[in-house]
Amino acid sequence: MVTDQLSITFAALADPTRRAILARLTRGEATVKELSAPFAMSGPAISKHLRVLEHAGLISRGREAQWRPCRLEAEPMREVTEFAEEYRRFWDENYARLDSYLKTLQQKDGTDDDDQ
Amino acid sequence: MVTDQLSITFAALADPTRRAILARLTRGEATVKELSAPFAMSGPAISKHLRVLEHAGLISRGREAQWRPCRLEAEPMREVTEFAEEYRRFWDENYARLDSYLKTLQQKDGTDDDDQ
DNA sequence: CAGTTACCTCACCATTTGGTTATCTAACCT
DNA sequence: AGGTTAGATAACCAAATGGTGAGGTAACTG
Repeated sequence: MVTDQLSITFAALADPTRRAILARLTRGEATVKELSAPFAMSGPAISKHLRVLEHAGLISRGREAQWRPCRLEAEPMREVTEFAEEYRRFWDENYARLDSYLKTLQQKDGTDDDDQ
Repeated sequence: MVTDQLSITFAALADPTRRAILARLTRGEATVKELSAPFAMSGPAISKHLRVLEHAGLISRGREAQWRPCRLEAEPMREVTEFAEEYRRFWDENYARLDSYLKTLQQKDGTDDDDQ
């Protein structure tokens, strides 16, 4: 079993049901019932998907009476973006121009992130 | 089995060996032998990883005498980035500012991409 | 208290994944 | 032709994944 965070995140995202759940959560918190509604799938199946997402840090779960509301935690998405950005110059013909935009932004932010 | 492109791409990226192979290919083409060198893994194992990457469209393979040089095809990374970008406002406190930068860039490029 | 709702865990099953060794082809080199 | 090298394929195996149904728990509702 793979243990590094990025692998866990990618594996969690490699499923249309889980991505649909995340997409739903961009519109706000939701209960497990609400999340499972769009899918022809049993409760335990959804429960497993949610556990995968939670383990990947992509969602967190609260507790409110008999409901366990799910909330989006998109922080791992930042790592995904950072990873993919390393390959931007291999697919973006306008890389140089965008790169300069990002560099400008980074300088303003004071974030240090050198390219390779 | 999941069939959609994004799932295939994410699944391909959910393995450290395959990501290391991609990282190696950013430094240029390489043969299967060269790619397998850093790993304590049999040839067929590497061959399988390469097939996964090829199936995901992340690499392509040429033919040069007895070598089958692998080349990076990072186009699917664009889809990964586009996917993750949808979640930027959930993790980037500077989202509004960067968003305006990207919108400016998109206008110049003439690309249409509405946010949700 | 009894019943219902929301959700989880358990046990199970089929398929996929990631690795192995053994074998095969194709191309190069004497 | 014979040997070596690069690489793919086949058969196999263990473990992980994605689903199921059965059953349990916690909280609300009558």
